Amino acid sequence: MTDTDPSERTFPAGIAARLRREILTGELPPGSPLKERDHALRLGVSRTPLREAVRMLGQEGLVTLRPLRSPIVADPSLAEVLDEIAVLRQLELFSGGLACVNASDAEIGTIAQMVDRIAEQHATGDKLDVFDLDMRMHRAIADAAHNAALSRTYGEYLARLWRIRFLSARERADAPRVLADHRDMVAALRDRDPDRMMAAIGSHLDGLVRNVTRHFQRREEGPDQP
Amino acid sequence: MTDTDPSERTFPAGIAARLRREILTGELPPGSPLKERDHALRLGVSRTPLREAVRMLGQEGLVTLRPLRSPIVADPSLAEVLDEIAVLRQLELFSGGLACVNASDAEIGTIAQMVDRIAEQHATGDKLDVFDLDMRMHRAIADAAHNAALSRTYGEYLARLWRIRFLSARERADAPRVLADHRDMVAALRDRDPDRMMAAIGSHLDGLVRNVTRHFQRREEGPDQP
DNA sequence: GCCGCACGGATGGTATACCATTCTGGCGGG
DNA sequence: CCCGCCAGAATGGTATACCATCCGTGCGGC
Repeated sequence: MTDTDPSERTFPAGIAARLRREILTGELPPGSPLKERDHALRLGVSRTPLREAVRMLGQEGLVTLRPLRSPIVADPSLAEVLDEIAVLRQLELFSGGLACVNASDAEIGTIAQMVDRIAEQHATGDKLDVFDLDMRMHRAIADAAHNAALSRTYGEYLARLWRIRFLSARERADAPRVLADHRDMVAALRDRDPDRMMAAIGSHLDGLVRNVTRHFQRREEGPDQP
Repeated sequence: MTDTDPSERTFPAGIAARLRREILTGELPPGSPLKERDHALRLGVSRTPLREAVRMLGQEGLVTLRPLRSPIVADPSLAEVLDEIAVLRQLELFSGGLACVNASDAEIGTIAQMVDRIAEQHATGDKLDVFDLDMRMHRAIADAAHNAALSRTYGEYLARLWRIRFLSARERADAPRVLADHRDMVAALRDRDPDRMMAAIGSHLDGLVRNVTRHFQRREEGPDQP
């Protein structure tokens, strides 16, 4: 179903996935222009599907579209990111509360397994793998709320914040708290306890805000490097 | 250029606006296919910009995109609409609370004027005008929260729910409550009272849920009409 | 008489050619 | 020496031709 294989799959969305990855990993740094002809040639497709892919990324907020100008990789300010996190918080609190009511036992079991795997791999595994698994876990919680619109919008925000979350994750020395939050979430789901769920989510996002703020501060101090 | 174009200018978004209007007014009823060649010819543009416009409407949820098939005008179920309203409620509660803190006095004044005009025109004016003004007023409240991401996402949900809100608005004999909700919102903004604000918003959306549910029930009973 | 299959039209997807606007570099006047 | 302007290149926007896939229809076999 989900082609996490970004290599060569369906064109319009596949191209978008490939560009997305290049943006999120920093191969395409913020501010760099996405010239249609160049990238179309590079990726071996025509301008038409590439154009559509760029529009998708624009919708996701990863690139900034400008009329009659080259689209550029977005470079959001701290204030913009904090605004997005504030919305993400509302969506996640809502979905967490709903999930405590609507999630099936099987879904909770799946989420619990994900949490375990995250805890296991946190010491050993590849950072990026753990990060991806973490994101899928959060998405699974949103899905367990059984509200398609909510799940979709929440997913959009997660995607939009992917890069900054990844960058700021380097800073964190707070792995114990993160893992404790995860355990709390699973326990709250099992107990069908929305209050505890929301508390854990709140703690989780407070940590994210701290990390992101610190990340921007450090970037401010050490100004320039590509 | 050649074609009649009184209202909209820029092509890609302009075409989308035109199609959107045709969908929302019912000229393009739910389920009808949006064949690229036909509508491109009809609107006097090429397939390329029309295609992009259709993608925009797909993103908005007004049309359903199917791979290798004609896109069709979306026809959401009651459950889907209620899910979307649930998300809209969270976004609106959040923006209402924020607006009580962040709104400038000037913004509150503008919103108050809009509320007054809605109340005036409710008896006399054109239904569609009042409806449009109502939507702009709610959007103004969201803007007064001073969170760009929230404003954008809230706007998307308002747009997505435009048609069903309009259709179900016919049912309502609850104009007094709606207007009272509006007055409550303005009072809450002036008093910087988030609790009262959220209560008014809750009442407002409860009414919407009732109207929408009733609308679907009646549609169920009297099955067919184009 | 019914089911299956092949063929042709319809339709979305892609590639490419063309147009309009904008950016850039250099030249000339102040 | 600097500012402004003008031509040409670069680049996004649009139109169109071509291709792949799907769908309906009718013919033929069972």
